[in-house]
Amino acid sequence: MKMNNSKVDSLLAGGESGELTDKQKRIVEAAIEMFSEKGFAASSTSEIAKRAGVAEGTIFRHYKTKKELLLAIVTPVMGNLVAPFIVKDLEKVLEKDYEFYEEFLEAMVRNRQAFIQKHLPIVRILVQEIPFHEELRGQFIEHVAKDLYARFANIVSHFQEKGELVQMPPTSVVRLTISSILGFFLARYIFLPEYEWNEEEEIEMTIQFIMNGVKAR
Amino acid sequence: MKMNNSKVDSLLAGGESGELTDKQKRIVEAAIEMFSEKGFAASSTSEIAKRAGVAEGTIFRHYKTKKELLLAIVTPVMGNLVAPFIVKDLEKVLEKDYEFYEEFLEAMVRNRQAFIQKHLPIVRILVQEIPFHEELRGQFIEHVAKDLYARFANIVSHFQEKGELVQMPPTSVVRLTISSILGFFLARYIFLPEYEWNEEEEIEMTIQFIMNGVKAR
Amino acid sequence: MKMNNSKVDSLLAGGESGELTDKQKRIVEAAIEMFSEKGFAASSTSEIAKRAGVAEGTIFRHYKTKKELLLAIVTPVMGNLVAPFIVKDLEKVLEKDYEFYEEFLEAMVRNRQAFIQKHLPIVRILVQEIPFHEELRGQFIEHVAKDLYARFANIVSHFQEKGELVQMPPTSVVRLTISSILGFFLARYIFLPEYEWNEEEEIEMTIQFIMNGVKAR
Amino acid sequence: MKMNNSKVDSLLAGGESGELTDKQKRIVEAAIEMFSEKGFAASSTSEIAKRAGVAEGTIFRHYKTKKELLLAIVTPVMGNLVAPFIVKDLEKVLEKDYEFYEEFLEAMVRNRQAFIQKHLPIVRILVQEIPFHEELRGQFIEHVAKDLYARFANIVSHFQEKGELVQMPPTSVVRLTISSILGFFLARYIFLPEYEWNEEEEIEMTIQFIMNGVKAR
DNA sequence: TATGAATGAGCGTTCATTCAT
DNA sequence: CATGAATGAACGCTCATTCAT
Repeated sequence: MKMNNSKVDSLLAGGESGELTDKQKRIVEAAIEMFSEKGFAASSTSEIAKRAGVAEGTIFRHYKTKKELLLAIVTPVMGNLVAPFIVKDLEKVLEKDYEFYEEFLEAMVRNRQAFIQKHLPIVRILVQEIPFHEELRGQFIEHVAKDLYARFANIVSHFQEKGELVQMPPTSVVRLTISSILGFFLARYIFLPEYEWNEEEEIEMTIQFIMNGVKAR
Repeated sequence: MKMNNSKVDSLLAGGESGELTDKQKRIVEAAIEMFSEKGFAASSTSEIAKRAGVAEGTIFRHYKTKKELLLAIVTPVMGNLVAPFIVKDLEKVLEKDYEFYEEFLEAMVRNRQAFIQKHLPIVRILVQEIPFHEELRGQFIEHVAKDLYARFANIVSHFQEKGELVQMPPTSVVRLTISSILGFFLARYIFLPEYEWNEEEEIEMTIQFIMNGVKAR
Repeated sequence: MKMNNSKVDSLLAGGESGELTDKQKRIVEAAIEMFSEKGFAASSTSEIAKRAGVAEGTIFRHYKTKKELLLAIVTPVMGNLVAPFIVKDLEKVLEKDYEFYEEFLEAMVRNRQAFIQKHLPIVRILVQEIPFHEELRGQFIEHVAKDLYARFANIVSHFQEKGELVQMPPTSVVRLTISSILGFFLARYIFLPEYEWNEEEEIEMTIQFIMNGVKAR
Repeated sequence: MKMNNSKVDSLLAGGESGELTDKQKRIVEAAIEMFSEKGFAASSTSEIAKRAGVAEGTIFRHYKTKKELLLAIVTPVMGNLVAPFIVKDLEKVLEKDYEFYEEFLEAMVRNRQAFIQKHLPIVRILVQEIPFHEELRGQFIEHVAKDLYARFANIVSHFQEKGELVQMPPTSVVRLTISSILGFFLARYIFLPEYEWNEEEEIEMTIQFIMNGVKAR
């Protein structure tokens, strides 16, 4: 009776796929919809249950509290938002898969854009709920501020040593790069998603913009 | 018993100052605190009333619904977030108060930073609640996408004609400029307010970064 | 609109009478009925509300939790179950209002019987819930074990010195006296209330029984 | 995996021993613990299952309802609380195993004390739940009021005829005897179990007390 | 104008019980 | 025989809102 062509991919199953039962998947899907549309606090477990086509009690069999459901949805995405490309791509960068910063930037942006598009509703939830949940803020700072930031700075140093990038503190280069990209993603996907974006062009321009700002003169 | 050295400035009084009674001010202050800390949906009118030192009914005497209270807080700031410098500064720009784009940028950033700092909790509410309230999104698009965006583009055109800025579509210059600045403000004040920012330096760098990206070559 | 010929007497109003509003009285009355019939844990606030003819929320306006409602009902009776006759009657005893232990016993039993009869449902709740609520057990030990027991022992010593009572440890005399009386009250009012008791006769016999057990020979 | 040195003795197996499976025993033990600690209504089948180390469904395979589980625990003890000594000892008494009422009393009290100590948690449940369950009250009245009371009265008559006991209605002698003993047991084991009792002495005194009250003069 | 008692719908959560495996 | 996922009614409690005072 198990169906596996689910919309909820293996990210949420905690590593091994197929760990979520059919009903659990429907609960998670319904919760993602609701949380991202109305926010966590304004979403009721009873409506989530209705939308998932399960009894309300069933939610609490799988997730002790409503908040645990939120974290089960958001935590794995938070990790993967940042983790994978860092580990893999960091090696690629240092192993000269990318000869220029611009190349690396290009790859990174495309890769993260694909990820965000795929998990858009969850990313929305993440962004929207971070201010209200200590745990999320903690994880976010851990992953973004520590992991991503630190490793990114290494990459920047690498290209600075190659004489490709301007001699500015690496953390500032990182901050400006990330905030330009993030600024675009937030505008594009969170705050003004209905606006008609010429995505290809905007991304290209954003990268040029960053490069102009940080390349060695 | 009326005190007038209130923290809630005349912005919220709807144009003419002194319109808000003492109790009304305390309600608004309490609501701002709570909404920005816990979010609109997770804030209860009963706790707002308690914090304001008024009866729960008093809130509803002044604001028909809880949502009306939210809008009363957020709407005037949304307007002023964008409106004033546009009207005034637009004239100034065109009247050559600012000879260079960089000068204008500098002035604008400082001015908006001061505004955001002054109204930080309300700006937080604004950013946090926009995704959940049609009205807010409507106002935001109206003010930002139409007013700010359009007028800003005029300014950019002005400097492009002077040969100071690169020949890129003005809307893209605007988008990149705004998203760099907004990216900084969001990181600085909303998502990582506890991080130790070297504000002066970051702003200067952000402006240089933008200028490198957009100035004519 | 206030009526004061209520069944809930001033005991529960916290000392000054008339402190309980009309609805509060109805809530307390309904709760007493239900708690004593079905027990605290098996009584639902929704049914209490229905029986009291108020909205469920009204209960929680007056009592923060269901348990607080229980304590508000039971605490004052616990105090008065023991306190008043002790303070007053102790003086009376020592001031020779009662020349013989039997006389004192007689008065005490009658007085407490009247009290128990008047507050029977609450006393039932008290007896039934003591095993499950730390606070109640604490209060009970405080009042009964400490206050009543100690003062009662003084009275017994007094009559032992007069040569009226047997030379047994006063605490044992107290324990036997109380357990004989309590044994009767528990059987009569709690465990077998439907049995046809010849109350007058039983009390008389119980007192004689106690006297035979404790009087000096 | 079956262990047979179980704490749940054959009393609960319904007469023939070995009828309870290992899991059943663990269910019953867990239920006894919980019912006596928190009361029947406040104990959940899910926690009983957890404590017993079985699935929740397993409980309902053996006991159709939660209440049936309660009755399965409490009924056999209720019977044995009263039945055995009556049947056997009644014969012993009449066959002059006990020459004096005091002797009989002594034996009975010791015997019942041992029984209560052994089954204390179940006796607690019994006492605590009697007020809330018709069936229990019915059984209690049946066993105590009819069986015990009636047979006990016969014994008293027997000693009255021997001229050993005062000429009081036998039922009153019984009532006073039982309530003195019960009063002690309730205080000792139910209401003030933590108090430091000098058990031996108290029992001796209680018996003397009763004898003084009922022996012929 | 300000109050706060009152409301009843709705909240997140737990419950005893069922039943397909 | 045993399981534990699933149920949906009921739980204690909070909510935004109303209204008589």
